[in-house]
Formats: sequence, structure tokens, C-alpha cells
Amino acid sequence: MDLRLLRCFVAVADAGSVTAAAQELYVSQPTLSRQLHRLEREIGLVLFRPLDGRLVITSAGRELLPRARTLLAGAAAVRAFAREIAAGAIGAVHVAAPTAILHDVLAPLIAAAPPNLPPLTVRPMDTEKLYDAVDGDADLAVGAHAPPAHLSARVLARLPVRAYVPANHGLAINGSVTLTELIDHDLLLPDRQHHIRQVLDVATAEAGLVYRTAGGFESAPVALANAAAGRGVAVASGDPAFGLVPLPIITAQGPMMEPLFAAWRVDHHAPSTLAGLAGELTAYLIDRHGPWVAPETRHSVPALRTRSLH
Amino acid sequence: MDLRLLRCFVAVADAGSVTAAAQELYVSQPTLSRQLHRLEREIGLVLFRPLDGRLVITSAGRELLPRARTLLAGAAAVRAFAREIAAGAIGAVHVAAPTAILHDVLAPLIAAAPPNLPPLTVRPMDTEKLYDAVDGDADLAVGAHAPPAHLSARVLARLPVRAYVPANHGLAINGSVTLTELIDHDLLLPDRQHHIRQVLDVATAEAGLVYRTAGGFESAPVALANAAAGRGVAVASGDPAFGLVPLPIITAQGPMMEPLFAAWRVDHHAPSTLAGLAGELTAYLIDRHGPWVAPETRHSVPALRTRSLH
DNA sequence: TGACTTTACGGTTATCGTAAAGATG
DNA sequence: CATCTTTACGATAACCGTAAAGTCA
Repeated sequence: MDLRLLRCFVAVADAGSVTAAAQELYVSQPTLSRQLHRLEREIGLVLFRPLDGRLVITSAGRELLPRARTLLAGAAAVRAFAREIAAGAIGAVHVAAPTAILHDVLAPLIAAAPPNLPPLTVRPMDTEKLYDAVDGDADLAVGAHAPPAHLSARVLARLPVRAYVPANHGLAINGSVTLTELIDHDLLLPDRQHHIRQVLDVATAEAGLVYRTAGGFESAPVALANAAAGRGVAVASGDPAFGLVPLPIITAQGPMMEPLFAAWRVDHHAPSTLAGLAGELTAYLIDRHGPWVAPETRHSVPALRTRSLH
Repeated sequence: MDLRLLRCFVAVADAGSVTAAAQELYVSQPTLSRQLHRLEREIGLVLFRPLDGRLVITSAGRELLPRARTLLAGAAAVRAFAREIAAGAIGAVHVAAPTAILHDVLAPLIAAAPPNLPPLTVRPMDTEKLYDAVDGDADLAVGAHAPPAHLSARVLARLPVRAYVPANHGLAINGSVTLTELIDHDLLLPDRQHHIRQVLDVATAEAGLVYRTAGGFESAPVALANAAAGRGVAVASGDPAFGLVPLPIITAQGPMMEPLFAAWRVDHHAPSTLAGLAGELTAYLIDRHGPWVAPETRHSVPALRTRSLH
């Protein structure tokens, strides 16, 4: 079922003669006649019949004609679609991210549904395999670790790392906590591979401080749950839960922050779409957490804004 | 946009490697690799990318894949449809017929909608050009004249030729009229080219009789209208109108009858469908006018059945 | 080394256009 | 005889398969 032959069929049916159709298709008339016969032999139908020195379409040809047109239109649509893809269009963006980011950032963004957002398909991905996902079936990877250099990447935002305490906790009064104050408490932390742990390690090392922890938890929400149970102060960067109060952690370098990255392959077919999505993510995070989380700026610690955190 | 290349694309995407897909497609592996690159060059997209010695589909390929499948399915559907046509299927039957037959036979048949009737498209056609219509865009021609010998043909029925008189006319009492009785009256007839005129000419010539007429009318309904106005006795074969009473005309050979033919090209792709439609027409006419109109049988004149004529 | 893809090359097939022949009014 | 279709034929281009080379765990 060669589409070219189908095109010949439609052209002859429209033009009313092989000669006329051959001119429109820029082929010689015998060539077109042969292609018609080739099609007839291929599909086992007589499509035209000579009458008065002309060709007239047969009943079988009349039956086939609209289907042939439809198929050719479908082929043209696929061609046009391919051109759109080549021009950078994209139907749906597949995003890979750790569960926490998926839960705290991507799902809320999808729920907010900004107007320019392409359809997103998000998939949870272990931190270790995160940036390899763009070599597979992910268009974009969003994570807290710095992506490898061979990927195109953007810093989406610098999210505050915070201490989470019950509302009646002594630290809750100030609205923030210094690193020095923090290490006097038992810290409830996620596992070592979580990026938040590395940020904390670097900050305490720079300050010459040491913190106490009863070992890592499997995930940030579990650490928060233990904090709510009064077992210590949780350190994390996600949304508060269990009625806990989040306190920005102040270091000598300013508020402790955790960067959020988006990364994609340099040879992705729609880099501008992905960069645009990264911009949407940044805009969303700024809208949600305030302008001071913007990747390129450094502001002072804002007053704690509990309302906008929900 | 060669469908074969699209098939290669889908096969490789499904098989996961060129080598595996090549085996399924019964082509050599380098050939398939080349076809993939040909497709990529043709549509301007990179569909696969090497990773760890394998090929993995790119985001562009992932976007294109479902469209390619759809198009290939459409091509398969067209191929299947062509096979159905070749096997004698037909979507709609185009029927050409004179206006009178279209009105008296085909339209009522469509309205009756017997279960096995294919969709009909009926088109009025002058009597002279009727049987040429099957060389054009008509599948079937239905008419009263004998079709040319080069067409496949069936006699659908032999419809009674009748005299139409007002209910208070003297002839109306008997329920039928002999040819001898008939020629005593002024006859209102359609034009010379109407087949009914030729039937009457033959019958009177055989009987050695001569009839009087005030000239032909453009169509049978106009002749009937004049009969209703009391200007004479109309002779026709269609449905009664204007409150006229139809009287079978009895000749020495029995009731005067007019055959109804269906004809189609001998090389039509679905002769069985057309023959079946002819059978439906015969069945409908028998159901409507009685078994004595059946083409192969000769019965005596039935009692006038005014009820079933409406 | 093994599995896979790509490149190179010889040979076959398909397809094209020109030119001539057949068919029809 | 003018128009259209079909057939014939030589030449070009496309395509395939085998074989070799390249690439990556």
C-alpha cells in the first residue's frame, strides 16, 4: 500500500484523465498510467475503465476514493506533526523526580495549572538514577543534587532548609533559629543520601559545629512525624505537616538553603519547551515561597509566612 | 512519508533493537538501520539514540510513535476495505431510474426499508441516457425499456398497464377493461418515448385495432390529471392519483403488462450485491402488487385490489 | 570478547522518461 | 486527425544483502 500510488489514484480521479493528472504531479503520463495499474494489481481492484478514449472511475474506485483521501490526509497530518516536533513542539513532558519533590513541587504545580504549562507526566525516581532518566523516557529530571555537567540544567530555586518543631516548642517563638541554637537539640534527619543531610553537614563543618542525631529516617515525612511526637527537631525542606512550625535556619552565610535543579539532555528536540517549563517552575516557587527563593538573588530572611505555605 | 519506513520505525521501537526488529521483518539488519536513518532524514527528527551499545527511542520518537501506529492502522484498514470490495462488498448502491420509477418503485422500497437492503442513492435519469448511466457513476439502472445486450440484466416484475378513470366513469364498474372497450374512448397517454406507448402500440397492432389520442403528455401524472378532469381515459402503469380508479387492460394475450428491468455492467465488482438488490426489488413489487407480477409466472387477472395499491 | 550499530561495496531490482504503437470519436 | 492510453526500451537511481569496520559494556 504505497501512499504514492494512492496519491496517483486520487489525482487521476480528481483530474479526470491520466494526462491531466500527470501534469499536476510532474511525472510523465506513461509513468502515471503504470502506477495506476500497479496499484490496481496490488489491491486487486479495477479502479478505472476506458470509455470513449477516456478513463472513468469504476464503482470499486468510487468506493475506495474517500478512504484513500482519508489515509492521505492522515499521512499529511503525521508529516505536519513531525514538522511541529522538529520545530520544538511537545505533546506531554515526562518529568522524573524524587518522591518528595514530586509531592511538594510538581503535583502542586500541576494542581495550580498555570496557563502555559504543557501536560506533565511525572514519575517518581530514586535519587541515584534520577539524572540517568533523561537518557531513557524522561524529558526532564528535577532534583536537589547538582546534575552532571553533560546535561543542560537550570537552578529552579533555592528552597529554605528549616527546622520543624511543635507549636509549643521553645524554638517556635522566634520564627527562626540559628545553626548554633539548633545543634543543642536532637536532630531528626533523613538518610545520608538525602541532599538535605549534605547541606547540613557542609554548614556545620564551616561553622565548626557538631550536631547530634539519632540516625537517619527513611524519608523527610517520617522525620517530621517523629518531631511531632516530641522526639526532637526535624530538619527538612518540604512542606510542614502534623501541625509543626517550620523555622528557617540562619547560618553565618545567611539562611540555609537547598537548591532545586532541572536538567535535560543537550540534544533534546524541544529545549525551549523544557526551559520554559523550568521558568514556570521557578515562577511557581517564587509565587509560593516568595521572591527570595529566586535562583539568582539573595535576600534577607523574610518574616515567617505560614499562610502561603499551605 | 513511506509507510514501509514508518513500519520499520514502529518495529524497532517495539523490538527494542534493530537486530531483533530485522528478524521480525525478514530483512537484514543493515537494511533496517539504513531505513531508519532514511526516515529520520526524511522527517527531520532523531528517533533513536545509541545508549550502552543499544538504541533507545528519543523524546521526538516517543511523540511520533503513536501517530505512526495510527497511520499504519489506517493503511491496514484501507487494505482490508479494498479486500472487502474485491470480495463483492459495497457501501452504497447508486441507482439511476426515470423519475416515474424512482417515485413509484424505488422511493417506496427505501421507505419500506427491508432488512437486507444496502443503502441506496437514487438519481433521476432520462430514459434515453438511462442504461448509459451504468458506464458512469451508477451501479444499477432500473427502467421499462429492454436494456442493451451487453449489460447484465434481470426482469424485476411485469407491472400491469391500466386504464385510469374517475370513480363515476362507466368503465369503472367492471373492475377491468378489454382493449376493445378501451379504444372507444379518447386515450390520454404519455409521450411517444415512454415505454407504455410502445406497449400499447404493439397490443393494438396485434389486435388490428386503432386508438384515438389527443397527443402525448409530458408525463404519466399529467395524463392522469387530465383523466381526472374528465378529458378521457388515461393509460399508464404507475400509482393511481386524483381519486382515479385503475382498471387492468385485458388483451387476447391476457392482461397488458409492462416489464421492469434492472441492468448493470457485466464487469461490476459486486454483481451478487446488485442481483440481490434486484431480488429485493422483485420481492417488494410482489408484496405490493401481488404474486402475479412476478417476472417468471403468468397468472390470470386478479380481482382489483384497491387497498394494497396505496 | 560479545552484542550491536554503522559503513563499504557489488549486484539486483524498480522506476523513470522518451518514443512508438494502439484505440477511439 | 486529434486526444488519450498503452506498450517497448534504454538508462538511471534506489535498494538489498554480505562483509568488514567501529563502538561500547
